[in-house]
Amino acid sequence: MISEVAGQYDAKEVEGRVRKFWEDRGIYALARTMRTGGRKFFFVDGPPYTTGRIHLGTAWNKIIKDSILRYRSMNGFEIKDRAGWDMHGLPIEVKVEEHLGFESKKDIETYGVDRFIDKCKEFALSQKDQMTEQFRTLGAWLNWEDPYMTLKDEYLEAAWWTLKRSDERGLLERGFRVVNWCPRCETAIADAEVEYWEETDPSVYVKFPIVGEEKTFMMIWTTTPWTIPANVGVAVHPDFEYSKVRAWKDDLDEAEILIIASPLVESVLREGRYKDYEVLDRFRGTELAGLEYEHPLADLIPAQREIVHKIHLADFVTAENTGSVHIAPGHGLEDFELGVAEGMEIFCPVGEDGRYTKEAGEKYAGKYVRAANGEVDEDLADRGLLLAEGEIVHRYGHCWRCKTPIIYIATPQWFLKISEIRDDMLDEIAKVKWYPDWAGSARFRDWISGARDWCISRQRYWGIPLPIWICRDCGKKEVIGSMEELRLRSGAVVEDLHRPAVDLVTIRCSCGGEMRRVPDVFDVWFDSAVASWATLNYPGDQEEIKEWWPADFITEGHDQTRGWFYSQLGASMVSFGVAPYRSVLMHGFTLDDKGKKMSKSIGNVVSPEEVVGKFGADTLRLYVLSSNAPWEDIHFSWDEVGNTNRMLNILWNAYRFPLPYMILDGFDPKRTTLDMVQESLRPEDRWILSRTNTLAAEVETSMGSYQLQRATRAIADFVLEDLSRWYIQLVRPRTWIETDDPDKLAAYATILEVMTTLAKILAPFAPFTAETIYQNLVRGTDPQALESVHLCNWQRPREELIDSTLEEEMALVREVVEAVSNARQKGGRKLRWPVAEVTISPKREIPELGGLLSVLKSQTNSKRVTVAAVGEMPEMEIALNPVPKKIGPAFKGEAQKVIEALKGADPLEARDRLIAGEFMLGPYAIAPDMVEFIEKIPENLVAADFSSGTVYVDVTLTEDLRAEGYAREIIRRIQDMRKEMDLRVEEKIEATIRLDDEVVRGLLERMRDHIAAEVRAARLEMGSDLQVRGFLVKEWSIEDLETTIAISRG
RNA sequence: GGGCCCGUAGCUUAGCAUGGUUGGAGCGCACGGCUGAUAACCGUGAGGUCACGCGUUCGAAUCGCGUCGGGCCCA
Repeated sequence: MISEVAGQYDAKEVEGRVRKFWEDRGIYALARTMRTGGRKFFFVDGPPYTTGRIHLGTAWNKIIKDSILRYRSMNGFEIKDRAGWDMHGLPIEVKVEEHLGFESKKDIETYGVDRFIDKCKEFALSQKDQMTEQFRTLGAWLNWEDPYMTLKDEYLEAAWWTLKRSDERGLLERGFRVVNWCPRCETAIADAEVEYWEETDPSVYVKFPIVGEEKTFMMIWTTTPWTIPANVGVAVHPDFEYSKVRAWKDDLDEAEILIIASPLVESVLREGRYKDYEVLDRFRGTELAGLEYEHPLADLIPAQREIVHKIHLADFVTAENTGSVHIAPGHGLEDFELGVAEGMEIFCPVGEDGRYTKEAGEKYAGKYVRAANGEVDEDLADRGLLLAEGEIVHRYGHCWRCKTPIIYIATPQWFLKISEIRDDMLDEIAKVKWYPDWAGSARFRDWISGARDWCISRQRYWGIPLPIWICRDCGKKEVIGSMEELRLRSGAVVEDLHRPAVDLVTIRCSCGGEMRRVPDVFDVWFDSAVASWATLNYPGDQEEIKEWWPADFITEGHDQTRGWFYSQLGASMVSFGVAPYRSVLMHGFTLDDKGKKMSKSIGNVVSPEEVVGKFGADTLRLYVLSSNAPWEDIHFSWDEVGNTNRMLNILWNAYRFPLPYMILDGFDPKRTTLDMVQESLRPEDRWILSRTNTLAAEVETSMGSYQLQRATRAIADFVLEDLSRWYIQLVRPRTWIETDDPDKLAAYATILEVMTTLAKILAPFAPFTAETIYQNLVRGTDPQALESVHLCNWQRPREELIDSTLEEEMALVREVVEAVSNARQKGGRKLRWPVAEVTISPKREIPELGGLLSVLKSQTNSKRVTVAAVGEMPEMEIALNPVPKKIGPAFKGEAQKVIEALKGADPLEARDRLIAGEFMLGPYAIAPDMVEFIEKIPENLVAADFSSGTVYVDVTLTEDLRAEGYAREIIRRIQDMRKEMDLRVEEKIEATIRLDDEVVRGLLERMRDHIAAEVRAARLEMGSDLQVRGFLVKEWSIEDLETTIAISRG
């Protein structure tokens, strides 16, 4: 049985009930297993980091995934969709450190690495559980029961295997490199982990004394004075022009000779507050190469006294500041590369904790570098080598987790040689299908083109240990690919591959020495990078990968261009040599209504829970899906969320409206199928069926290119425009028919077919609402039907039901109805009052409306609808206008009389005469140019335009029309009173109407039976001086007429 | 500083790949209608320098170049 649905759309109730149903009945698992054998669709979930709370962007991400997977599933695909969790790395270490009140790595060592690791694991797992629940609330169907987790041993093995493969292919390398370094976390961090924002730093101009030339200096500029102790060289651009200038302040004898790029001389001297200068020489940068200078702080730093400092050439030098760059190969990426190329010493007197080492000299040793900026400045000033100091606000990199400004230091690290396989990567991404196209062809391509070797080692604890063992005696390296391999090589059985247990495992080297694991762990980006095979339990399981890999589809936000899109590609290229995914949908970010990033500090963050709490998950889902193309950023708007909710509410009302009637009539869709009522279908029934199937086709097309916004907007338009505003209005009177009329049954069967199809179309996007409708309308009437709408096949558009001509005709009808209602408003005739005639006067060919004339009549409340031929209009009235400009010169003094006479003339006759060629008005001969004829719409007609013409509405009131109009006024008011009394639809009443106007009473008398029937009155009394008594008595004014109505239960 | 994307009514947006009759919607606002979906629903109206500038063209929201603003990524 179909159940009645009382009340408004209550998302919380609907969604809670549906979720329980899915869980109790294991619908998700059923949906997956029933598609076994279908075409395979391998989806890899980009694992969210286990932060504990999801935000709007994460919610959007999972909603996109869920909608696409539900759609795929309904289309018969066998889906692999393990949810994933990214659980290692610094963020969790930092959280646990905070929780334990730690400040440095030493605290962790003291506390015990094993206990620390346990805490991290525990923390990550609890965060995962919280987030799972939040995702489930959104209706996101992924395999939550058996997710892949980066902290599992199988997962660690996948990473190990990958590294072993890259080593076998010669792509793993140990290198001494300058890396981004977080001095707080005491670890290298990836480029992807550096966050840039504005920072105030010193801006200093320093004089480097040239060897053997008195008072002559090379000018450099830097924002990091702390790197000056590590200075080894200066770079100039080979093509720039440099000037040697003599500059002085007050005293010419105090003059100094400075070398500065020519265009920058004046600005540098201004910084140094010089009064005047003269140019001594000009030369190209190339001529400076090889020039020697003294380190400005050589007296403080013994090590610097051993180093020869020279000027070098480099293309990266820009014509800014002094046009010369101070080079500290131990503290800059370009510096390092230039240093290696030019054979400079890589001097790095800074330790992992960000403090100077003894190498920096006694004065600096032990000091934190960024805090030492001021001291370096002072020391330079003391030696007369500081030309100017100031401050600059610029973008500077920070550790993305602890927000500490990063430094660059040279350390030994492990690298994947991405630069060697860059071209292969570019070839591979060209084979991937990108949505939108530019995500791959422009954005990702650009990123790959600039990709450097990937530093995969981190000096931390909570991560996948690097499976690299090194012999202490001969230095030989061995990469272990699995737990089993480790056992075979070492004889040790390790319970958990994490640190610290794995650190204790030693291997016997072929040289007889002992091999120990390097203490590093993997960069956490490497974890998720191996997801596409780790989720298939490869290499532990060798079969799954053959069946599924590579991924058919992944989708993440555009920040993942440098993140997961890249890390996966890199890991896959070094191990398999091909891209790990076939298609990628890049989605946008959720911004606030102003288009600004949501951030806690601005306080403009909207959480998914907040939206779900107010409006429900289906509203949130439809909102994020329909608001933009997926690849554009969403400007979150509560107004639009409210709108989306309203649409669902209207859908809900449309869905529940016919139910009481169907129930009352005991309608059984199995006994009265659409096929059986074929003959009784009205044109509007065929129309809504056609529209429904056209909708299915539109959704299919849009989903083909992941245009989720088009799919969901088409659905919303259908619900609002076609279903609610039109079909429901048309079908209403038919549901009130009391007998077993075929017309009514046809309407029921149509509604049921439409709603059932709509539930299936809606299922991928608003799964809760769709399920609710399906359960009631389909399962409620057919217990044999599939248990859930999400088990159904996608509703392919039924071509035989699509009638595009009919759709065009109906579109025209709707336009005409709108125009008529416009005209009625102009003519002051409200819809409740019938009109005698509507004339459609098209200006171009319009579709035949034969079958839809009845719709037109009922919706315009008119007695007759006529369609005129193209260009034909109702007969117009003609008015005649004299033209004084012509009459004046012709008749002079008589002109006024002529004009008067013309005004009194019959326009029609005048026109006929003029056409005939002679028009005498008394004694006056009127020429054609003396008058003009104006066509006027007759008084009784009101006109309004529609796109292909004009409609004319005859608003003349006849007695019959007035009778009907008043009757409808009375009926409406009695209905209103019935409602007020809360009467059931089928209950009878007794009514008394007191009405003084005799004429109107006479009119109403003629409609007595009609009125009584409409309001279900067993007894209806009308008169002028009646005793008006009843359960409910109300006074009304209809137009300018006062009346009192009383009703009681009959 | 560089790459990519975006910028249309107060707000959210369609249209832009293939330039062509007065640039469509929804929300909000004003006025009106409907009243057996009713703490709903519908119509009409006002509201637009299509971010700005230059160019290509008979014709530009649409194509090109530049500027400004927003986003992501990089330096």
